[in-house]
Amino acid sequence: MYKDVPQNLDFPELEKRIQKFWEDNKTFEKLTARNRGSDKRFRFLDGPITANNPMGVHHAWGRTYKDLYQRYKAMQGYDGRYQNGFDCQGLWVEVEVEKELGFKSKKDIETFGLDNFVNKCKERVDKYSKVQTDQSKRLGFWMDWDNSYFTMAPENNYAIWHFLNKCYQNGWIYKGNDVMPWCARCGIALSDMEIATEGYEEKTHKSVYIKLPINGRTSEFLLVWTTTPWTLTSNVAVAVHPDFIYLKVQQGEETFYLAKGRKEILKGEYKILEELPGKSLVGLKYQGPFSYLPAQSAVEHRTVAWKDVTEEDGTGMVHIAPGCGKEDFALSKQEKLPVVAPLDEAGNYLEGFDWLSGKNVSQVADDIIADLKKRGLLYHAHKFTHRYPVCWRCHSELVFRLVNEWFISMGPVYDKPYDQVTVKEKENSLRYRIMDSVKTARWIPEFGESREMDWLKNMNDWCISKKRYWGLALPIFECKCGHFEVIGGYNELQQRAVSGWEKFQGHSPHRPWVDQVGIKCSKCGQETSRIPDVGNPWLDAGIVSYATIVPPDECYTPDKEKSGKYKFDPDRGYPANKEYWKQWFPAEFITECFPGQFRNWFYAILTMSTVLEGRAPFQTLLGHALVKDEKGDEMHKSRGNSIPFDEAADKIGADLMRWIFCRQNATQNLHFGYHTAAEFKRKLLTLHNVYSFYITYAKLDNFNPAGKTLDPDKLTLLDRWILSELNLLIQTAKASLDNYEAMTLARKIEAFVEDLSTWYVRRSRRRFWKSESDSDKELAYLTLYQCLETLIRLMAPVMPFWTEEIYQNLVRSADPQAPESVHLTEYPSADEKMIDQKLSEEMALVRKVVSLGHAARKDSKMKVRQPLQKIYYNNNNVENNLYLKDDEYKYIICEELNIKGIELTNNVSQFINYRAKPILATLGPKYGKNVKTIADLISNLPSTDVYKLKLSVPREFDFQGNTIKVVADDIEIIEEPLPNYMIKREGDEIIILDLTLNESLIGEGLARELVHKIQNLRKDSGLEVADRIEITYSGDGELEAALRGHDKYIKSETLAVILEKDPAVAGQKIEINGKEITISINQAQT
RNA sequence: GGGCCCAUAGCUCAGUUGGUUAGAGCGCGUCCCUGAUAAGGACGAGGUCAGAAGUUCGACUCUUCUUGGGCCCA
Repeated sequence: MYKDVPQNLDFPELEKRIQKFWEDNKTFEKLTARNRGSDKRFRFLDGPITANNPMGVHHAWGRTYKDLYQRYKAMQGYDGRYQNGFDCQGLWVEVEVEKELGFKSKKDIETFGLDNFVNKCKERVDKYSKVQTDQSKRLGFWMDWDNSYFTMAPENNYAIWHFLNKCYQNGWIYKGNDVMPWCARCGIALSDMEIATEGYEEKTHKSVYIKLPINGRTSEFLLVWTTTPWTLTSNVAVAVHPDFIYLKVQQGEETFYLAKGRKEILKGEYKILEELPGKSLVGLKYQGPFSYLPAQSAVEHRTVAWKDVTEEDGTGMVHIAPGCGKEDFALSKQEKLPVVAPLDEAGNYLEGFDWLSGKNVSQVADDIIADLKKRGLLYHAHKFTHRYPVCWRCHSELVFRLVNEWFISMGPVYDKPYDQVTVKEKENSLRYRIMDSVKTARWIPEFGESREMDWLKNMNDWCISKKRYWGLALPIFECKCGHFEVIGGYNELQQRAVSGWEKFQGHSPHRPWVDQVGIKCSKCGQETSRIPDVGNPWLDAGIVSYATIVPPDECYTPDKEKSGKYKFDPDRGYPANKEYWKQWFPAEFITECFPGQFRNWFYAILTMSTVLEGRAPFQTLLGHALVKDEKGDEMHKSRGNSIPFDEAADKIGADLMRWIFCRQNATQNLHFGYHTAAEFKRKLLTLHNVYSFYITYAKLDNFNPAGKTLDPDKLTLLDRWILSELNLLIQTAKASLDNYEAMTLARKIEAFVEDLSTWYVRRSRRRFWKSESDSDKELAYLTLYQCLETLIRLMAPVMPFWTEEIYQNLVRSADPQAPESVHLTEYPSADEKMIDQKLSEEMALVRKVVSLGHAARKDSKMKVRQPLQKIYYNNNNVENNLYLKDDEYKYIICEELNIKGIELTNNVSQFINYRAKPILATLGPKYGKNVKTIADLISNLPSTDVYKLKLSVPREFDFQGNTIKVVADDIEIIEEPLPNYMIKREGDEIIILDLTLNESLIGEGLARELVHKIQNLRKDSGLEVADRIEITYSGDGELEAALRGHDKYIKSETLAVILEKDPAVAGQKIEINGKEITISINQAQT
């Protein structure tokens, strides 16, 4: 039967035991086996976690949701795939491996050997996927851990080839010249998506105002500003706004042009010579700031018109360097400006830049400024702080660089709202088709949809190439003749291969192995090879709703590969064989962290699925916010405020973490920390205590719930009430989880536990204590048992360990026939017959009345131990008054408040003295100097008259021959209870406590005081709760009388077998209300 | 400049068909409690629900604007 409940609720300890229990009993396997083949499927798709580092607590939030909803569905018999995903390829892994190996640049990698390097990357993924697997298990995350998907799997890569091929067929793949944000350290271009998240930091740069001499004029200059002096080497034009007003100003011998709105940047005195419109300045020729550089020799510098010029900063004359800026580049196409691209991959100046050639862009600002100064072109230099893009991996400042990259065209943006775009226009623009997909899904919270739509509208073409090593090998074969082709899969590559196939065969489709394969250009017949670029990693994660949906044992894992259990088969899975895939596509539910994923994973899966199947790959998306530290600051390893997952699991346990995540509003950032965690644990302790209470007494009484059922007709009011609340809770719980609202579930559970503990258990304790085992006691046990048993099933998906711990004792040890694990039970269903809404409302009122009674006692300093004769109750709402007709309600109120009786009253005024306080502010203007006398009259009004005024009956006075009328607005009514009464009200509820005492009440009160003191003596003497005692006493006559008069009561309360006077008693002196008595207690001999 | 979100007690946060008196936890104050006791409980103080206007019989809730904060895009 029942085992004792440990006093301390130690989550980490019990979680380790339960983990072992699950492993020993193969509980998860039993659960999935039970549901396998069910016609109810829960199609969940896991967004891959980057297998690059151990998890932090922030990973546990989303993973808790993933587990929660899968468990909830599993308890209801849904079949599932339970496939976890690892994201494997990409720069983030490379960066870590580079750190491990102490590499500084791409050159180090090439010296090390691509194959060695790529293998190192694979090893890292293998290692951390295992670390994360163990951590996830520790979290209680039930997944098919032997069959996780890895985005580096051949099938994943080839599926992306298929996707890219499809884009190619549609003519969307192109090689672009563009100016891209570029990380000189990593040697890569970054896409828009990547810059966005962590892509900006506050940086301080030297910015300069420079003077550019206008050709053919003497001492006339354009005044130009830039925050990036290195780009001046590539200046080819200056842009002015055609509609702005510009000034021609004179300072000393020199004349400058700048926008009127920016004249405050001028240093020192100046004279305005002329105001002129911007368009009159278009077409001027000027001397470039670095015209002497060979790279600049062919450039004819001129001014151009540009509507994007602003007057927010600078001079309103914008330095244009098409090789160094995105907008500049766009303008250069429009204006047919030459492009000077100064930097190589590592950020060094190319040949043709004279003294700058070979120097790194990060080092040259000061030299450039010095050079400008020497040549008399510097107007002013100053420090300038602004948000500047940085590399999200290595935090190097980015530069903008002209590069060749590969893109997927997203199609045009139409200048009209989404819902006005026509079908025909959508056909010509992929972005609108993705928007169509977005619209078919349910976004939780709803604003997710607007965010995604906004992103899609502003999204540039997707840059899919990276000049790196560890990643998807882009299947683009570009011939010297200019033609390029995109290979759509393994089979196609094999068919097209004219060389190198044997060197590649048997390897994963990664660099350097796949690079060896040559194909014949279908246009010119030359042999061509793959471009060296690898793919954007979001392609890898974006394809998973297609590539990973294969029978679990067929999917790739590093372990299966090593043990020879994995065999690549190009004809398996999507698109070759859609049979299995169709059963699990689209995902019914996905959940990930919101910020960031709109332009990453959500974007990638939507785009790829729209291209492949013309639809969204998911139906419902649940997003959650970020984990911050306790103070709300971002967690950073370097700042020391980030919490590794393992640490949190060891300290507070997985279940507590899960509870914290579940009770959190998903849209709000979560402030995670051990202090707040301790708070939540204390809250959960209430349930632990109720459970412990039940076990303690059930064990004493040898109570076994197995096979017993509740007889609804015999239930007490309180039983019916808590069971009604329980069934209401079940309804809410299911509705919440069906709607992916874990927070509601958690908070309702908290409220129920509160009710159960502070009202049901507290009020029912005596039913458990009494020595006889009658049917009432059994009903109490059964009711409490049902509450607990149901509650843990409701909570099982949220806190799988703890509920299992309770289940094994509470249910399983009593009933060996019960399912082996709480997770193999069914999720509760409400019994609507047990729901009594009216009872629920009435009990709430009873509790309110009790609360008012307590408040009244407190106000009148009348302690609960002193019984009182009567409490009056009034409620203007007749409907609500009904409940007082039920004796059991009356009994509860009286007992809680230690009052002999309760009576309804419909005349509260009989207990109240009303006084009127004149309001001089309104009386003054009416009566002028007489106000004082009138105020006195008002103050002295008798209670009944004031009461009439309160009821808005004006009072008339004769005053110096005139009749004056006092209305309710003229006075403030003060209510005072009559002596011996205390009144309390809240809304409609009013109670009046009759404080009158008589001898019998006082005696009873003393008896209770004495019991209380004797109980304390028991406790101080270290007696067990069930020990019998003998009491002897001697002292004040009144106290002795109270003891004698309540002999039976005192004996039963204190478990005394003897209670007698002994004038010679030697014991504890006790004082009650100033009276003294000496009491001695001894353990009774049995 | 455009988009999205947020603003409720000292702190952290709940509060959906718009409805009487806006809630909880922590903290604070005063107490109670031998039968869950290294627990538990009661009572209390603390709010112009950021501000303004509008819709409405009625607005924390809906609309618009303003202010402050966060995120994204340009």
